[in-house]
Amino acid sequence: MPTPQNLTLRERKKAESKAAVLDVAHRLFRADSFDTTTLETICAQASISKRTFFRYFRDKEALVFPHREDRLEAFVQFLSANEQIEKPFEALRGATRVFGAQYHQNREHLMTQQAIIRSSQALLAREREIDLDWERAIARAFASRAGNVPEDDLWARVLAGAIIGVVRSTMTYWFEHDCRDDLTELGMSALDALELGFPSNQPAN
Amino acid sequence: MPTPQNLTLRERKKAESKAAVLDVAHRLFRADSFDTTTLETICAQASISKRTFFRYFRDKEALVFPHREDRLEAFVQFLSANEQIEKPFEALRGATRVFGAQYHQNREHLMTQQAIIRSSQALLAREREIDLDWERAIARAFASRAGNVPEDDLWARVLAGAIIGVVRSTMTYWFEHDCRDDLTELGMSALDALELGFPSNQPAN
DNA sequence: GGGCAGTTGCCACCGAGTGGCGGAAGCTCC
DNA sequence: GGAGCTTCCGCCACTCGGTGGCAACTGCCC
Repeated sequence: MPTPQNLTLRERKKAESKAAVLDVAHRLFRADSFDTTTLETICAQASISKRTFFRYFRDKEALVFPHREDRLEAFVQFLSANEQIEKPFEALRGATRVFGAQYHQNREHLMTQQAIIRSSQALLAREREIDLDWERAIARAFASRAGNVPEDDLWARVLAGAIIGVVRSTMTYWFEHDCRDDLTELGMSALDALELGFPSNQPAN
Repeated sequence: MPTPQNLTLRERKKAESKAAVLDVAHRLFRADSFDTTTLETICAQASISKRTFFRYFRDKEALVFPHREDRLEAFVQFLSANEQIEKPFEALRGATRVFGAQYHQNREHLMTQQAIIRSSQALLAREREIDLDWERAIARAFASRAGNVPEDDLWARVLAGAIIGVVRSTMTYWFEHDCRDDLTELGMSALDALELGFPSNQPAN
């Protein structure tokens, strides 16, 4: 990550300091664990005060999901950019290809991140909170396709719930099996199941 | 809730005290809110020490989900009692009928409880944590039907994720529309969608 | 009634997170 | 290159949820 140019000295220092905190924190989380690593330790090693920490990050958990807003925004962008695609499922397949490829590339980093997340109930809860944001984004996108008010579009909401449900369980499976499978392929068959129906007799594995 | 008999004085006192805490807490949560009500206030009004509170409840959130373990166990019981039903979806429809009826009966209480839950991020997170327990129970049940190791049965896990996804979004919709709809009916059509597939063109609503 | 075991209350403590304030940066205009 | 303004940072004190330890009490059982 190159340091961005054209910033005032203040902004540069801030960005560097923030990056240092993230760096220190992830090192400590891997060495010890999320729950046992205190903010005081992180702040001491990153040479900032605890008070300043909370001016940079909204809470301790934000250290583990640093690009939460950006990723959601990118996804929303993707959905609205593909609104002209007739079938919603085709748009989802497109998203699966894009994100599947991204995750495949970053799988090394994702695995260590996931190890941290899995070690803490609080982080798992936060991950599901993020999923909920995505679910709402999907429901909104589908409702607006149909010209409906998102809150009242039961169909869009249920489908969005199902999608996030299969995506999260697929990803968890993928992580627990050390990212060995082809994530895009897994995602595609999950979407197939949603579109065509889960056969009553599951295939042997 | 009648006080159970055949308990020692000690056990009776404990049960009464615990019930009193729950009672006080819910009154305070409704009057003010979950987040702004401190444990000190609850404990003071229930005449116990904060230390004793944590011997009765694992944490503050447990006050809102007092029968968490019981409900999960009842559900697991239901699943294993219906294991001989050939089609997994038929077992789920049975569960939907049972729980749908229960929820319909208790909807007054559920609505006030849901109002409390929705007012707090922490409680919403806890609710999703409980969903995850149910999801795992479903995945285990389906895997064991197929004679598979639960962790490796991708199919069972993805289906379980989809089920919890539609159930949670259906329930949220139901609550947000003041429990006016027939929950069992909503649940049935969600299961239909999962079994037969989500049509690519959603119906108007 | 007396000894034992379980339970309670109290106190001191930890870690996350917040409010307030004085002081030290960086920025700007001359 | 300063003077003055603004913004940011560090520090302190505090709240609240949650835990450990220990002394005292209360019900239980013989």
